Amino acid sequence: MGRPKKFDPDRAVEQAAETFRAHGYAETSPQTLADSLGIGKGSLYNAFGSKHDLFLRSLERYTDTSLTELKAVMDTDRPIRERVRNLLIGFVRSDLDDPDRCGCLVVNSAVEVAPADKSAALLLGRSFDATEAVLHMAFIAARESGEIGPDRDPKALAGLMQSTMIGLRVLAKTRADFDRFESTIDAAITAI
Amino acid sequence: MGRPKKFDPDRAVEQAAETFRAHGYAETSPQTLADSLGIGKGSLYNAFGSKHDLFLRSLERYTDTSLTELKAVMDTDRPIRERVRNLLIGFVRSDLDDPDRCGCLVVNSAVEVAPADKSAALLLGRSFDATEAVLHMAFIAARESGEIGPDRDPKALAGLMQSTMIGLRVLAKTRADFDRFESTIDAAITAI
DNA sequence: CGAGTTTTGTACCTAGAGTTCAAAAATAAG
DNA sequence: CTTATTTTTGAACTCTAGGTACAAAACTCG
Repeated sequence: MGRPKKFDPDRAVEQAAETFRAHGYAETSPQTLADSLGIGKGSLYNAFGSKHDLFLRSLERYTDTSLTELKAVMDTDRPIRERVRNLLIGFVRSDLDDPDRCGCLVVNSAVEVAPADKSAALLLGRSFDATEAVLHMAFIAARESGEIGPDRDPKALAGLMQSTMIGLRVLAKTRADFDRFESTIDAAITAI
Repeated sequence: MGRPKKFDPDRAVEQAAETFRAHGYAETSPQTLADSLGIGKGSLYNAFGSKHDLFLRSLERYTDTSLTELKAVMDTDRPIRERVRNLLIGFVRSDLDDPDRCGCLVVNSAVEVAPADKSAALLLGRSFDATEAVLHMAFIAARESGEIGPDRDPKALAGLMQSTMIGLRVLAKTRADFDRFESTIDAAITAI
């Protein structure tokens, strides 16, 4: 009963994540949001309550799909070093392919929003933890299978790879070509 | 001749950098800025032209002092691994010591401002390059002195250390205690 | 079809951002 | 002391953010 929604809330949240990713939280106005979702401002507030609520939902969705994508790469049946390399290359490439260098919503929000927003910080912390856990597991498996030496610490490697990933994506904000990242990625893989 | 300035522009720029670091560019209003500098809004515009101009000047100053601090640590007469370790530990520690997790103006601005601000992006890119260069030189020297193996690539190591530094600082936005970073730092040093 | 819901878009409101400006105030030169 | 020059200050102005209110529209179910 009642008038049905003209838009798919799930898709709207997805699109909102995209808009927040592109412009940042502060620079995304309710009007911009409504326009990008193709609905009126009234509908937006009716459906999502507030800009902040919508942001949190967007962030949640984004972290979910990011984790899924990460797992997709890491569950491949390839050598661990190749999988990690693909991961790093993939992130840098996709960041550089975007002429606007919008980057990753998680990284962006951790920097822009987290310090002043407890609930966002919680989601982001969980996302970072989940990412680290996936890498951690992969390194544990790789050590068991003998792919990496028994002297390697899976947790430490997971932490190093995650930090490197994030650092590279921040650096990509100001750099133009992939060449500048190649040797860094090599060094990261060599560290495994 | 003329009425003398009541405030030291250099100090004001420094204080402005601090304010931008604490709240981000978008969330720092001219009023906040004027208050934090202890001057009227009018004086602010008279002295600096615009919020954006002041931001650029702040950024410039901040990158200068950051580079000086980096050199201070790297010019120490200690083993390369110890120097780098001190660097990483120092950044993470100082980030975590701040209850608000404001972090580093360069990292923050690269994420928040660079994509939409060409001139800021230029400054930030130069800052990143300068940082990398200092590390690069240090690793070159370390290889010449035999401190690190001849098979190590100084440039690659510099890139890896820089990415790690930045990544750690982003992660520190959502984490509370130092322990979680310890093994990552170990892995980074082991990679040298 | 009509009752009852829910959605929609517009109009509206308040607060604050970012900037400009005129007038007052402080100093050095003459 | 006056004048030229510069800085300070608060008020004023415009524009937009962020959010609310509401009446009309659209749909489902009985």
